[in-house]
Amino acid sequence: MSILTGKTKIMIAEDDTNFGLVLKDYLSLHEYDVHLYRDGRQAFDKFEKGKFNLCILDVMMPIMDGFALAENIKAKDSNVPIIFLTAKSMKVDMIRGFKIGADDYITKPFDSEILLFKIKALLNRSETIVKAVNEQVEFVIGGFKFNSRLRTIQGFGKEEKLSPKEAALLALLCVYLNDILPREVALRKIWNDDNYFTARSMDVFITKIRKYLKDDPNIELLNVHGNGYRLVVKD
Amino acid sequence: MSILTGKTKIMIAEDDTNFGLVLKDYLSLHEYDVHLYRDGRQAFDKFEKGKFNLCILDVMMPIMDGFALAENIKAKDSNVPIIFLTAKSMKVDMIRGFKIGADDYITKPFDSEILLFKIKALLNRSETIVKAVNEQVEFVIGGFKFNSRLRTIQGFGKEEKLSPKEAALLALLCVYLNDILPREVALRKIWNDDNYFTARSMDVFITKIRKYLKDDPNIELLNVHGNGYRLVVKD
DNA sequence: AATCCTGTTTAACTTATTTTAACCCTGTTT
DNA sequence: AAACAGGGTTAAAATAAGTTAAACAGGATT
Repeated sequence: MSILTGKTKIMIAEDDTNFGLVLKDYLSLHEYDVHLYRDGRQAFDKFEKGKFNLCILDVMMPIMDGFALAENIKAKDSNVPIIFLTAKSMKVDMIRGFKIGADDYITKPFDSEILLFKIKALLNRSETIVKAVNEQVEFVIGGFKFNSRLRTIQGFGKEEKLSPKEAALLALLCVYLNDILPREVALRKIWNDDNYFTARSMDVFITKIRKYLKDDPNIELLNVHGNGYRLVVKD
Repeated sequence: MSILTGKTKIMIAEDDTNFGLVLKDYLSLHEYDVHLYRDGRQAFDKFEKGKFNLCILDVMMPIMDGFALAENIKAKDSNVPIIFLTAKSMKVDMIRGFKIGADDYITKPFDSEILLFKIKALLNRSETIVKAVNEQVEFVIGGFKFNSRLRTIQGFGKEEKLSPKEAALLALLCVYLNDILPREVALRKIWNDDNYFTARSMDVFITKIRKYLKDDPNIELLNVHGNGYRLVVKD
């Protein structure tokens, strides 16, 4: 847990008061310190003061919509995980959210278990990323040991040095191990931008990382078409 | 270590009273003598009086920000370890902090375990550096024995004398053994400045140190591109 | 005054890193 | 199956960073 105050602090920005209160109560029951705001402007004012560990933002809100709010939040603290709530399951919306820096999205109405699961996964990821950057974190990837701080990978009788971007991307893949790392998330976090050129650049780095890992036949760095990459370790 | 309490004395400069108090309580629980100040001016006044072993400074504060405070503190006592707290994870900030003389930084929100870990590591390093300069400390580097005070290195049937800067740099590398000594930290501590020319000058000294150590094939003085140097001893 | 020691500066050179471009392949959609 | 967007791989270009030798300067030593 990344806070010193005990409970994990969650912000909900949702203009539908009914729905918002139900959500707030549900999450409060699961030991979260939940704060509900009715529009983007209000939510952003509060965000600047309180230290939130996670934000759940409705895409459609008056005054400042979820996308605009997310952009402002990411500008203040680019590490806070953000989950978008969207009524439509339209793919366009999800992609736009990811480009802005969303870490996940969920469509209304939703399964409350799934939301809890996503919250846990996101908080865990956010924590692992913080550790990977600050501490001496060693990721074990099949027969390799990868140190994200020293930017070294050793295994199969050799040790190699990784460049900063190579190391950052591999660390992200490790955080999402066996799960999909969405392209947009990686581009946002490492390149701070998501356009045609940074995307092609990322492809080049994927190839490089595949080369570093090629000695272990149990490791695969799979592409999920139109979505992202998945680092899979068989056992 | 404080003479009266026997405890290590830590200064926190943080304008967010809420966050500051929580942090203070948390560190107090871990046997530190913690003093909290709300702005840079107040913190600096107190620094001049009490002997602090470590300072944790928020970058963004009213009246005097963390960077300005750090500069004043370093001018008074260049050996006190400083940790910067920064909300943004922006690399620019970290680099600026290092250039001013930070020994480490941590981005908010952070894992409290990581902070404790960093405090311990820094206090340990700071102590070793003081000893290396004032006392007779012998560092063992592979097959060599290096005395930082006498500035001698012996091994493989010969003894050589090091110049003051050579010895200072090697001592720093020893303190950070197997870990990265960031360029900025070395430049700040030894050259008291960080610009293009002192950086090139440091590179020259790295070459000189490599020559002193070349007889032992288990010793490597590795560059970590864009970051610093790592003295690695294989065994 | 000549010499040595130390550290600084310069500059030519080498290597690392990232971006861009080219060309080809693979799923997806109509 | 044709058209197209997304992805894979490699090489080249562009930039950034690090290495090294050698010339230089200033103070200390002989």
